Amino acid sequence: MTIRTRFAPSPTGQVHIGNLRVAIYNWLFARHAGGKFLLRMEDTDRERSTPEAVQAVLDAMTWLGLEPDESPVYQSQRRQAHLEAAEQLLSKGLAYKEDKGGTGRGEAVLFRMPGSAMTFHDEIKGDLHKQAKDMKDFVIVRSDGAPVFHLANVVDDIFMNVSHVIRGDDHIENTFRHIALYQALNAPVPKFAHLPMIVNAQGKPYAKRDGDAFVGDFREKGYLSEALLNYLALLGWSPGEDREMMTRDEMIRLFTLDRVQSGAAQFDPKKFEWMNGEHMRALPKEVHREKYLAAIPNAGDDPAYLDAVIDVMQERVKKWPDIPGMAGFFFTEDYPYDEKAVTKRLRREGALDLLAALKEAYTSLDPFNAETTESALRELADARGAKPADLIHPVRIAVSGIPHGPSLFHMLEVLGKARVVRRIDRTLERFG
RNA sequence: GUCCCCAUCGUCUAGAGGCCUAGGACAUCGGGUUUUCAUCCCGAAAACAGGGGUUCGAGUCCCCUUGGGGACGCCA
Repeated sequence: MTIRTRFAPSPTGQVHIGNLRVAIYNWLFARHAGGKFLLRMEDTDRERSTPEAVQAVLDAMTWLGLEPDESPVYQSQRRQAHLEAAEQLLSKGLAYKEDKGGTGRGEAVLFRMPGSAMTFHDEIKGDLHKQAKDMKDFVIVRSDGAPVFHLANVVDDIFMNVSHVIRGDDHIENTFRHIALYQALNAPVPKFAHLPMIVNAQGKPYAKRDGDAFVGDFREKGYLSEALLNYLALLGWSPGEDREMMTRDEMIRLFTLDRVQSGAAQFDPKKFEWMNGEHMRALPKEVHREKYLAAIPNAGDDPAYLDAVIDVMQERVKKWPDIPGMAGFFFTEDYPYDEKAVTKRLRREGALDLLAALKEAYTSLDPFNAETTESALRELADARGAKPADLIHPVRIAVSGIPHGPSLFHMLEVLGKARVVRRIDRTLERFG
């Protein structure tokens, strides 16, 4: 049997991370099995399913690299097929017309449930049962002639030859209805796998209010798509052997439904942030280079200098938007001074005097590198009866403006003598 | 209310009856490095929801309780 899965979102403007995870699992499962991953827009809600909303889904898929193997199917264009299926059921007596509830709106088409208990095997949850008395007939075509979700969903899955329906477990109840529909339509019943939901800290479904609920939020904040993919895949699935950091190919190779968790999982922004940082540092230097070029106007002036900066910064940058704030000072003489750091380190008794002396020592220092800048600084501190820290902190603020960053002496080496001396000088003038 | 699903450290999880003195990761705390920290290294604390079975033996199987969640639309 050919494995075919599909992601069938209803385009509403933004892609929720819960839905994205459903897409990821469908994609991983299909890729692992060498099958096809398909996309279907359930865009029958004319109000919300705007072209922009559809585009948002497509963009999210592209960003994550979840490209479907066949062109997307648009449910809104399959209305005829849905209606024909309803006619077929009507003619076979498997459906009937009724003004349900006596609304006066006219007659809707209702599907007749078989009237016997049902059981199906869920690939994640195991055997699921439902008694006949707990299943009621349901509307498949509204009185205004519009097909209802259940009908459209099943008819389209049949049309697309979907072999495995992998979706959120809020669809478990629907599955009994859907299976009955497949059977009534004389179509092979696919396998089902119901994934648990992603919940917030309160155990409630992760919603917009919880923040960062949409794919776009992560993209805008400069996170890596491969990190989001990795993290979301791991939220409810584990390859075992304590593996966590994975490339997409590793995930594809390792993914199986039987290792998917059946309980809900909570999204942990802290762990995601950490994982993003890990992916960042694993990235080729070339990618960092491009981001610096895009984020900082004159980063490309001196390629060798840029590479040296990246060498000391790559392991510290956790996401792209960090670059200007964390490394901007390397590329401009007009970097801002952190107020608190200035107060604490430069406005101390004697700090500027020491700094002035250090400038003199550095001016004649040759060669100027991590080792020599360190020993020169220590010697000076010693000669002045000061602690190295009394000098280390002020220099850092003087040359970078901020109280944190790479190891000081490596940073000085990268900046080079000319910049360091000039910056100390200017700092002395400014705060002296 | 009815039906359904779920349940291992704070969080994500490993665990297919003896390999569990319950392992890893994030977070937390402590120590070290860097005399910066939003880096790195080391260490610690931290869980099988409760109760009954089954079994020589249960985190692992069964039942009940409790707790959480979902579904009960002419929404998707």
